[in-house]
Amino acid sequence: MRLATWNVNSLKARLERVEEWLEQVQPDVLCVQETKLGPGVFPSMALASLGYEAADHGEGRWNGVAILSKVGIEDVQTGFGVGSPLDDEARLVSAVCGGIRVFSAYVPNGRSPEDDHYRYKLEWLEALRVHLDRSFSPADPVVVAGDFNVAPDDRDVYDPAAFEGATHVTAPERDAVRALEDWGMVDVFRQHHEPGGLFSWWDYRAGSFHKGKGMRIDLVLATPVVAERATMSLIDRNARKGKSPSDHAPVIVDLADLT
DNA sequence: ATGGTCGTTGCACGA
Repeated sequence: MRLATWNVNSLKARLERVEEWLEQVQPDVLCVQETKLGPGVFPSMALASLGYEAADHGEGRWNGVAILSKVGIEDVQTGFGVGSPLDDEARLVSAVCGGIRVFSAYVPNGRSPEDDHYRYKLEWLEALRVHLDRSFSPADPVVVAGDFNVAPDDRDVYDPAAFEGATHVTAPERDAVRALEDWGMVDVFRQHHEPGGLFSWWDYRAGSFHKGKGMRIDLVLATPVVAERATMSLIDRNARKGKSPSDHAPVIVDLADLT
């Protein structure tokens, strides 16, 4: 089973690139973030013609998450599901795909450590941890994949000195991701690659991509029963090249079939 | 060279 996550920065603007990528890479499951699509405009038909069923949780101009699957998509759930104001924005959707509870997550950006949005980001990550803890055991097959807007390690940014005091690298943000790992989640990409120089996001500005100025902020977190099935993972930086790319590249994980 | 580019129910703001 091939599972991937990709912040597409508008599924409307990116549909052609996404279709082309799906045909080439053939993931069984794709977690999508920043669809930026409101209700009723999700390109279900176009994706169905490529063999994908979809779970769409969008709100309009901003945010929006989705899951595409060729291996079934059952028991779709949106948000934290407890009437929390943290569900006001469309940032979380999950479904059971091929026997795994798969979440597509778009963690708030945070903007800057002084901004209210930064507090919102930390609250959102804590709500995610609580939601996992209340809903699952670390022994269950669970994946949380998405744009975490956190670089877990200094070596996950091109120049730690350039990020002094900036969001995405502060201790509270990293602690919030580590709390998910302490609960039982494994950073699957990190299983296969030593830290350093491998990024999933590059600013559109200033030729950052060509200068290698990126960050690894898109993660596939999996419970051990899933993570131990992972045979390969990579960041498809080719998808960041060419005409009208997203500013994020997809992260791909291959899972061995259950025997 | 201290910015630079994208996206959007855009003409300002979020990333």
